[in-house]
Formats: sequence, C-alpha cells, structure tokens
Amino acid sequence: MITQKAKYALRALTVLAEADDGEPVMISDIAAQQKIPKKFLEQILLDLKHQGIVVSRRGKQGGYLLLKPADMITFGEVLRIIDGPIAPLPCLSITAYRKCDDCDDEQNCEIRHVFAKVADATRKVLFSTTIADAVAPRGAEVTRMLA
Amino acid sequence: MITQKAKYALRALTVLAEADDGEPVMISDIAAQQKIPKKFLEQILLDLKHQGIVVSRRGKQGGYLLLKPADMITFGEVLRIIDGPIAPLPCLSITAYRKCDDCDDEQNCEIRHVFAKVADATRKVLFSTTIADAVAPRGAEVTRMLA
DNA sequence: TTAATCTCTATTGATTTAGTAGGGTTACAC
DNA sequence: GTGTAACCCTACTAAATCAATAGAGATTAA
Repeated sequence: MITQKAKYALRALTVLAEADDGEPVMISDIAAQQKIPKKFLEQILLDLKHQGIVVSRRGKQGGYLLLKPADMITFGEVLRIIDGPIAPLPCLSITAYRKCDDCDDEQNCEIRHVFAKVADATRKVLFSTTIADAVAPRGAEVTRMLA
Repeated sequence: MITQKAKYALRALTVLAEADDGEPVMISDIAAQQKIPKKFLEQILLDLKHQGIVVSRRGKQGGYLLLKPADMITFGEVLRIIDGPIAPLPCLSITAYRKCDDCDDEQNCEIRHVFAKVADATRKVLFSTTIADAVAPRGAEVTRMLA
C-alpha cells in the first residue's frame, strides 16, 4: 500500500498541472479542493520543492507551481520522494540499495529473483506514467494510440 | 517493501518444499537453516497452517509439511496471508476492498487508474510464481521454455 | 506597514513491525 | 503410562512509521 501522504502528493500535483501556466496555486486552495489537511500538505509540498518537483512564491499572491512540465513528472519519482524506495526488497532498490540482513548469497536468493520481476513490472508502469496522464481526460490514451 | 515476516514465510516454505515427501520438518530446523528467530517462525507457520498452506504433526517426531504441492502455492497467496492486500490502494484490493476516505468518484480517480495497472502487473508476477519455481535450480525457466 | 503566504522544526497519538515470553496441549518412545 | 520433545496459543513490548497538529519565523504584495 502506498501511504496517504503519497496519495496527497499526487493529487496536489494534478491540481498544479491543471492550473493556468505561471499562475501559482495557494496551499489552502489545493487543500480545500482535494480535502487534504492543510498543515500536512504544507510539509508535502515542501518536500516536493526540496526535490525539485515544484517551486513556490512566498508572500501575498504566493503559492506553488510545477517546476517541470506535467508530462515530465512521473508517478515513480514522486513516490520515491514521499514513500521511499519502489523496490519490494532493500536489495532490489536502485536508489537505496541495502543487503538483506538474513541473506548471504544474493545472486542465488530465491526470493530476490521473484521480486526482481515485481520491481521491474512496477517500475515500468510508474515511470512511464506522468502527472499529465493523470489529468488527461479519460480515453486520451486511446486517442494517442490512434494518432 | 514486503515485511520481514513475509520473507521468512516464503523462505520457510522453500525449506518444506525441498524436504522429502511426507517427512515433517521441525520448526527449529527451519529456523536454524534460514536464520529465522524460532518463536517468530512458530507464529508464521501457525498462520500458514490456519490458512491451509501447510499442515503440522504434533509431539515427538513432529514438524511441518506442505499441504499442497509446491507448484500449487503461489507467492501471491502467501503474501496475502502474511502481509495483507497486494493492491497499492485499498480501493483496488480484491480481497479487502475499501473505499478511499478522501475519494468520492472512484471511477474517475486519476490516481486509482494508474495504480490499477501497477496492481495488475504485480499480481501477474506474484500469482504465476510458485514455491516450486523458487526452489528450482537457476536456468530451469530457460530449460522449460526450450522443452 | 500589515496581512497573507510560504518555511521550518518539534511534538503527538495511533498503528504496525519484529520480535519475546510463557505457558498449554499432544503424541511418540521407552 | 509417563516423560519429554514437539507444536499451539495468547499476551506483551520496544522501536519505527504514519498521519497529522502546533507554532513560531521569513518573505512579499498591496
């Protein structure tokens, strides 16, 4: 299960993706629109800012904007920032590799072998889907395939 | 990430799969062989027993055996028993569906749509891989494909 | 200059994780 | 028929994580 926090982050980004270009959206507007506790959302957006996903403007008329175009922000990178490694085992993580405590011969680990496939399949989906895909009207994928 | 408990469960089952047919394996042997805390393993095997994956014999000369052949026990069903739902969102779980608190129109949820693909891809791997696959010598898959 | 807005750190209660503890029950071996 | 080696079951606990809340600080437009 992904965390509530990650869900909030993705929803918040879809709001920013749908905003007019260059127009910052206030935290409180995002929070209201997506039913996210405002103070919690503040932390989330701050994380996303520190990791280069969004930018902010302070003071009156301030708010948040996407730093990159929505079709350049993948679900995978957002999940990594908020929830940590995508991989189901530490020894399969690309960004946070760690040997399993109870495993000595990693190459021959029966478990690892199977979960490597799971990780690949998951990554394939998460890194090929962007925030733009999420906000696209349903049926857009078909449209694109026909184009 | 899957839990340590699930990893232990899968490893324990591979031990049972490699045991001689009809020969029970003692908890302490499994624990020693796979470096699993014995008392913790007791609980795990008990769960697996209650869910019809293994059977036990009590008393002296007792131990555990697989209830079904190893190639009929999938990673998916073991994970469900130990870690709960496979799905990354409660609203995508087959066995434990629950509406997301913050979501009213499930059909049009942008997030759900993406994670449905993740769930499908994950299930495809987890329910097509069995304990028998895990214990099979490396290269067996290729062998099978050439056969 | 003031009010609206983001920034940052700390704290908290609930839940989950990864075990430990400690009896109880069963059945083989002698 | 008794001892003891095995599984059975429930409860407990320490640490980590999750989902927030709290509150003071910094910045900027009006």
